[in-house]
Amino acid sequence: MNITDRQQEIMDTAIAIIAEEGIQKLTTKALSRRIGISEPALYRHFENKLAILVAILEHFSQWSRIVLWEIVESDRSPEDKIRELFRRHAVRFVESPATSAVLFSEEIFKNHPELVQSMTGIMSAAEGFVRHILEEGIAAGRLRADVPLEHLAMVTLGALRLLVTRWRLNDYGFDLQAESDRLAGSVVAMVAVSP
Amino acid sequence: MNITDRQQEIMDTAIAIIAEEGIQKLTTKALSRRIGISEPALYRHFENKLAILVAILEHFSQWSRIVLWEIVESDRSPEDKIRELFRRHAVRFVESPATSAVLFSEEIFKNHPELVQSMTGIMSAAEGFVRHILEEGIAAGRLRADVPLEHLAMVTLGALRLLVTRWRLNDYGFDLQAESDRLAGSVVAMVAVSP
DNA sequence: ACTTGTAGTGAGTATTCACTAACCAAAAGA
DNA sequence: TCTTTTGGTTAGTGAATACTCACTACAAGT
Repeated sequence: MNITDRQQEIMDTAIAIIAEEGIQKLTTKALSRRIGISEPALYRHFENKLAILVAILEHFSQWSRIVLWEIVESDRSPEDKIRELFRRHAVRFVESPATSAVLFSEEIFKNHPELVQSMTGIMSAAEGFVRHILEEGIAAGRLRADVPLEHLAMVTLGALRLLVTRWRLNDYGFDLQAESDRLAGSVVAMVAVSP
Repeated sequence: MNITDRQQEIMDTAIAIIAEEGIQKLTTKALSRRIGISEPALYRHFENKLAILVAILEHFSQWSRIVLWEIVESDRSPEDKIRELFRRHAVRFVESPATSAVLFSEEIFKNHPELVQSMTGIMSAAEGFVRHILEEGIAAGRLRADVPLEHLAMVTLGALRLLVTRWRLNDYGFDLQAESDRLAGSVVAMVAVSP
């Protein structure tokens, strides 16, 4: 079941609408109009509206898994892996700001349990990878062992999420990549053992 | 313009609906039905639906200001103030879980700029108070000065937000107060100067 | 006693929602 | 060449949406 060009176009447009106007404005009318086709034409490519959202989340889920896997498997130091985690996310969000509106705001899918599950799946996968990185760092004696692993992960991911959320609420109005690098440095400093 | 009992009931019910079913299910029909009055009766107490949401945010804004002010003004140590910040929020959310769904998910109001502004106002007020606490701690030499103040604030608030978000997505299924206390301890450890 | 304000009602309104039926042109396969 | 598949159209559907209308029971003032 490969994704056709038209399906990708529909997904991209849907993401753009969510990012710019919120999920409530994602209607079949708005979506078809923006693409330049009729409403029924959408149903030639997706069974229903929910299927579009499911496809979008599946798409993000795959991206997330690939990126995190690459970072974990690389032969960087744990500290560098954390910095890379921030960097890769920032690059992606700057390339496609709409992405951040979907990936970091689980609320928007609240109405359908199917989507909530998909979203929590993405979140806990990310958590798992980050824990893995941190565990490695603790074992190597480079990251602090005086606070629970889960809290290291929560601080790391919480900071990244909050920065991105701010960026979005700020209408993408500052240099996310630069800010993300700076924040990553600080997070690493706080997560590492004191020198 | 004091809030009447009925207005408060409408606001509380609206918050409950948002928490349980998401903002999309907050309809005049669902709201009136749950209270046990007719739809038109709502309009005896609020001009329109938007006015209900505005009143809710105003309510949160006041609570937030009062709590943060009390913490800042108390004569605790900076570390204790941070712990207190976590504790007070946890207490509030446990008392009224619905609260967290509104206070920590700015996305849900995206459709109306008026509400977004109100929300960002609440957020940046909180940020300001937390910065104040941290600044105090740095000046006293108790909190680390090797990372920028704004990053200390981002890590602190980001961790708190993420914990609460998890709790909510987890259907309020763990002891937030206990977890929040534990997390606060770790955050303080990471934000404080190494002993 | 009479007037007025409050808080409610049932029955609508126009509009929007996701989605369907029926049809059509053109490309692809046989 | 004939038939099927693909991707599109116009014109609808019933249900849901926020909100209004005309009306009423009733309590409070004066």
